[in-house]
Amino acid sequence: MLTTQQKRVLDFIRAFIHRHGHSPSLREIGEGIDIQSRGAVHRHVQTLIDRGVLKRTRSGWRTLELVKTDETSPSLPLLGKIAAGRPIEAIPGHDEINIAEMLLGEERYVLQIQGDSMIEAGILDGDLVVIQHADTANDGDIVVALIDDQEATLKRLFHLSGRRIKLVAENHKLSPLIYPADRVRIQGVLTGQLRSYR
Amino acid sequence: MLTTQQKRVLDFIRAFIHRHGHSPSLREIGEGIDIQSRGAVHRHVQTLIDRGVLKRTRSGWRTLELVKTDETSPSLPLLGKIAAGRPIEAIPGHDEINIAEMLLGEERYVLQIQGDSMIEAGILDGDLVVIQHADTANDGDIVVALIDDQEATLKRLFHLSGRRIKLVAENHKLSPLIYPADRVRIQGVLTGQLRSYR
DNA sequence: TTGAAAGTTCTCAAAAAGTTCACTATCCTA
DNA sequence: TAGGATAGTGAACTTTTTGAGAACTTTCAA
Repeated sequence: MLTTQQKRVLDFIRAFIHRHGHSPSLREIGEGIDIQSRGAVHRHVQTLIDRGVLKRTRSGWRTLELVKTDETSPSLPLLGKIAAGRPIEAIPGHDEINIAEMLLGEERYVLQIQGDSMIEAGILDGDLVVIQHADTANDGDIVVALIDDQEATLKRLFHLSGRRIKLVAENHKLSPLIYPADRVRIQGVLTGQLRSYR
Repeated sequence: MLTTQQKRVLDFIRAFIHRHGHSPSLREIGEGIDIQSRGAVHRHVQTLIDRGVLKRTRSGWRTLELVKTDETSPSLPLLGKIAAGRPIEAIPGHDEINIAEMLLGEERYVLQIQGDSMIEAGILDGDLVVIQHADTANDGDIVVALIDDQEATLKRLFHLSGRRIKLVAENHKLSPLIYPADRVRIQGVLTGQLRSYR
């Protein structure tokens, strides 16, 4: 486990390599994280090498390399945006995306989608959705709703006047359902969705 | 079994490591759960180490590590399937889903989608897609293709006779594109997709 | 071959973190 | 109601980490 400074050094090196394609000099690291002494920087780098996070491929200048991180850190490089007919643009500021952080949280769970009722919201048959447990939700949220304590369903929620609730499927073939509020219990709110191809 | 305070300490440490990538100092733990005395925090931490929930990899600063438990791995409970008009059915055999395992892998990266060209495949503007680096792909795969070494685009791929390649957008407003094979270079294959609502 | 740039090694002092301890308070149970 | 388990405070102490700066060696390219 790294100390704060060690981590700063590592983060700087990672970002530098990503931007410049080669590793920084000790002086550049020092300037980047505000340390005057090359000796101090060197000590940090050496520690990182000892810890196995960095390595020097050969002796020489700018020969630092990141050691491939193990799978315990659930993140992937975020390269940029892609669109039809355009080159990939880098996203400034982000270079790593932590998948766990995006989707995990207290009181969340996963459901697998069956059927096409939310297809126009980009949620397909077989997709997994992450639900945050909740009793209430805002208009427009997609929720897991329990009707008459019997049928659970994933729908977009709207409150109507007269204590009624409208549940809308995202599929133009299905009509919205309207219930008195006391027949509908909200179980959770959609917070994420994922799909695996293969 | 842990006491209330011990659990608070453990939860704090877990959250801290998750956010910062390294363990907190005793002072930071104290600030986090509102204990002034470093000594008291130390006693809690020591107890947790004795219980085997935490360990110190070596002597030094910020060297706390969570001992691997079920809670350490980035997973969520998989409750079951949900459909319009049906109760949630439990999925037999699965009770945990490991998000990291589903999406991570060697030579993968993430792109953010811009535009609606894949909307009918359930890939919306702003979604993140996980791409597996690859030079080749099968018919029907969704790929990142580079056309004339200039334009990167996400499309469904088909090989045609006469060394031609058809790239199909999943949007009926856009027509398929057909290129000679030597103008198209495949950079990767779509292996996952995720979206975060909030 | 030479000199600038980069990396290495060292010592010193200070700051930050971890450890131990005595004292006290609160709650629960026998 | 006594005693134990759990807690918090604050002080003193030890250990680890840190940055500065200087002197040294190595690398690289003109």
